Amino acid sequence: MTSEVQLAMSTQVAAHLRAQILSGTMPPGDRIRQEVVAEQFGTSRLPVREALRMLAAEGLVELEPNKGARIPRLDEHEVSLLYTMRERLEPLALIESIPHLTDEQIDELRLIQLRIEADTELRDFLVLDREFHMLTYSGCDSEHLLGTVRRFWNTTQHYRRAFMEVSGPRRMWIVNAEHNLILDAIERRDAEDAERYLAGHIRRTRIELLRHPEVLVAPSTAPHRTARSTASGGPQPLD
Amino acid sequence: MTSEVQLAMSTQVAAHLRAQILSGTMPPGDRIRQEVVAEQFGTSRLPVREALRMLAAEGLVELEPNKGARIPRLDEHEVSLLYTMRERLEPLALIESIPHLTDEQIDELRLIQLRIEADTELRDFLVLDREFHMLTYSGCDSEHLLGTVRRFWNTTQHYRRAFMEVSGPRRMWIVNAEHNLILDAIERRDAEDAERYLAGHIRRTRIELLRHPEVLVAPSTAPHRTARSTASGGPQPLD
DNA sequence: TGTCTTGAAAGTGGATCCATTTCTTACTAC
DNA sequence: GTAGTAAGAAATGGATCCACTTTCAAGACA
Repeated sequence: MTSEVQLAMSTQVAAHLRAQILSGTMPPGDRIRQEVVAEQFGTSRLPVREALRMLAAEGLVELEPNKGARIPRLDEHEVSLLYTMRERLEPLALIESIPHLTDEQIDELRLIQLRIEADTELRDFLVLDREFHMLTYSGCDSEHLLGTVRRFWNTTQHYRRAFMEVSGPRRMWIVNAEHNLILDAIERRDAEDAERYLAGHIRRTRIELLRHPEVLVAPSTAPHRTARSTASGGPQPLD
Repeated sequence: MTSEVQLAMSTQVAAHLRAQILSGTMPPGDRIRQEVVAEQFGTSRLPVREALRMLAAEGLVELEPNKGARIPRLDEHEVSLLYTMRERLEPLALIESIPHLTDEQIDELRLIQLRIEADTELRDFLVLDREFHMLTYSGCDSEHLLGTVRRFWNTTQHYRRAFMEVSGPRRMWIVNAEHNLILDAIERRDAEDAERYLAGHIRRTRIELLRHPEVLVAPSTAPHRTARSTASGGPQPLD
């Protein structure tokens, strides 16, 4: 009698699609057809429909009546605005979180940052960077705030990747420096300082991003491209 | 051949439930059973399930696997934090909106404010107040920002009502004064000023709300109360 | 008398089948 | 040769039926 919770099928499907979208396997503009996904999982289309609703709630797909789901494509202004929204909300999440962070969590933060500095793989960086920030917010006990922050990260994920691909290692150095500033402030439990550094970090990222308009134009070659079958045949949760 | 768009059933069900929740007919803590709602609409449970997913995305209900849907109940800290989130995001929506507002929209804003000042019905106030603020944001063309703002309003709606019920007419005067400050700034197209007044308006509302802890405790008498049938038998979109 | 167990009832999750809408393509008329 | 139209294909939306989980209450046993 294991303590495994029997996850609903729709939740599993959602997790798989979420991983694919966040990992970039399915870029913005791609259409998601219920039947194709259902076949991949060997289920009916019903859990797929529910999964798509979940993802729509997280801002990962957009649904249009009688037209199905597709991965939203953002223009330059929308991406910039999303970063501005992050700049206003994430410092709040950090303020809420810091008093409740355990010493162990701060130790792990330091560990993650060391791994970021040691590793140079782009894919690892994207995952670790997200882990780092989310862990700094993990002391925040408001699901509304955390959910909103997560949604912002989700919707901008593809553009983060594209941005990191075009910006050189210099960008990585800057991020590391800024992470360390935030981390030091957290270790001192100095919420005010941490807030300032975080807001600056997001703000500078946004400004830097706007200097690379090539990542902000249509990322998918063919418009209305359809995602047929993906490389992996089964679910492999990433997030 | 009318130009009526045939709305999906799930959308209609969602609109009806949304109206009921926002109007207070179904208070926080109430459980929503798929079968009951399906009967009311003469449909199967399937569109109800999809409607519940939509509402969950808007923060109006919370879903637990194998346990169904219920209207979330917020504690004092959560409500306070939601107001703080509003204080940070809504001024941004206003800044984005003001340059795109038409003169006609500003005229209508003035009209709504006059109606608020003329009317004394609580129910009307809640509707008009929401209309006022949403109209000030209507120039903002980002669905992400608008959607987030709407979600915050939705989740706090019940506590807004409870708060207005206990606070006297003095509270209304203050709101009117603050609305007029915001409105004047908008008419001057002074985004900076409008932002300041709006942030102050939300901040003061939060502080005032925290002075009435009686509206923040469990609003529904019996825990796990079930909403059987409601007064109205059919859909009557409010929002 | 209190607690644990068991079984029935209620309710949600999923599969299959059918209806309706939308998109595509081929054909016709100008 | 081009544009408009209609028919067929493809994909989504909904209804009904079945399976599994949760819950609650009644009864048995310590």
